Amino acid sequence: MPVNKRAPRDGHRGAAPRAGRAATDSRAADSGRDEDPQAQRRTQAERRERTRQALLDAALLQMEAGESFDALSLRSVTRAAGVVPTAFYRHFSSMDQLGLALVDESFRTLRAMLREAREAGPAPEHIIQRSVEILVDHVRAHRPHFAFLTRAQSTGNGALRHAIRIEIRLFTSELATDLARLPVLREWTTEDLQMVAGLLVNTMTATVEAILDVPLSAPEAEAKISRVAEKQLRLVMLAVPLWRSGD
Amino acid sequence: MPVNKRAPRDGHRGAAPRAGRAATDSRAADSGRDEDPQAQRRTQAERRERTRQALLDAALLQMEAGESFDALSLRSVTRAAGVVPTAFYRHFSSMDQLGLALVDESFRTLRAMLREAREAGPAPEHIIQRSVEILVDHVRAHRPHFAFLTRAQSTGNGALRHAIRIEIRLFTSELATDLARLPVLREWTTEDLQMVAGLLVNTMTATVEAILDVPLSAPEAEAKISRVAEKQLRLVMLAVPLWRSGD
DNA sequence: TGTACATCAGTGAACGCGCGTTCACTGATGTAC
DNA sequence: TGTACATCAGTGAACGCGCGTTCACTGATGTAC
Repeated sequence: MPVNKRAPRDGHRGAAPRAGRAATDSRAADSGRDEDPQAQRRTQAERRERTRQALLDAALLQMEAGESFDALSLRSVTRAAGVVPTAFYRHFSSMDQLGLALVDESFRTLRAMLREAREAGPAPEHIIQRSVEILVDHVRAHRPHFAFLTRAQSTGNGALRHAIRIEIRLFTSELATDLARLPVLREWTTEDLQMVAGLLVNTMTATVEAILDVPLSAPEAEAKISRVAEKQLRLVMLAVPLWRSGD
Repeated sequence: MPVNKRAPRDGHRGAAPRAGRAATDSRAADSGRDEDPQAQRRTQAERRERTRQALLDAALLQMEAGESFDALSLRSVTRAAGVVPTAFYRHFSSMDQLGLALVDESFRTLRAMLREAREAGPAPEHIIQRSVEILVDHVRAHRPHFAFLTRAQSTGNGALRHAIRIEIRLFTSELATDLARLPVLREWTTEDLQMVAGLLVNTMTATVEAILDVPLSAPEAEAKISRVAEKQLRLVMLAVPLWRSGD
């Protein structure tokens, strides 16, 4: 059932997956059944975008299954995306470029999460509990993106690794800036703010990895991880008023 | 200059690296020059062990250079070890088995470090500073082992990943047990002890990764990482007396 | 609306290459007498 | 100490396979008139 609705030239291979099909099951927005008139006519640009997304999704899916990024092959990705190997080059000049596109996409997910966390804002009593909840919900909802980021961070291509480290450092700095607004932290040095932000980010990173490690159907294990993460964050924040910054 | 002192059968290829040579430069104990009578006659078992070690070292070297474990090929490892591909099977049945051997070897290094840290023991004022110092020294001295562990932890083969996670969890539990002996922590629940131990281990893990990320010749960057790590650990320990465990 | 041409996403054959693994082998070391 | 045989670490040729990349192509969609 090809995504592109033009008649297949080679009817005898109808069973083969086609572009955008194999890897897009999770994109539920694509509820277009065959009778959907929208689906009957796609612009060229739309079909192009679908194939591109199918390639990205295929790569994500394979990494979620445990492969490391630089063990992915162009051919296996195109195969899973339902497209011939050479079609890959219409979208990316190499697997490395696809990797960078995945970094973009994944961090877009992450930033959406941070926005939500910031807006959830001003209930200082439950801010830690709420933040962990948001984190865990997002990991569950965007498992492939988080799996990709944690895998690619220590895997393969230096440029990929570097791009991810940069983004995480940026994120840490943003958190430090947010923290600087709290009354208790107003007098702290920049280094100490970064230090606390780093500690919090490390804790969240470790929590994400722990959740990804747990089989999908183990809610009680996941709950325990959340509880521990909350305690760790609370413990850190407990120390903050006692810290004499600048010594 | 073959490690095995029997005359090379094929003199015209004398420039090719031989078993145990290419990757053993760091094993300085091998100061045996050609005139060393010890070197002239090795038992078969000794030569076997040398080749095995050359294979392990070649794999470590390639991972330190940035490759992820499951991007290593049997052929590239044997090539770097100065041995023909088929010789590999005299030592390991597959690259996965070699990976598990590297986990063993690397954790032996790590446990040696822990022993040292424990014995450095009873200066409670400077215990954090001393622990970070020991950690950083060991990472510097055994960079390939630490690089392997951090890489392999999120890369490739599920069995490898699992073996490393298990060892780290074990290490965390041991630390929790140590902590339970401290007067302030005597009343804490097991979960809370694990929680604090996890926080400390996360911090040390992140510190190791940060140091591995820094180019080898950047002592001031390394010093900063140490300083931040110390502060993070002190901050955590500062909170401990305030925590009401068991609620 | 209809026609003629341009664009371009995807095709499929072909290539050379490095891979893991098999196999029969060699020859130095080890051991039994 | 000397000889005959066994062991076994390492060799080298060969295999089939999946890989990335090239190339000329096809045919539906887009556009200019």
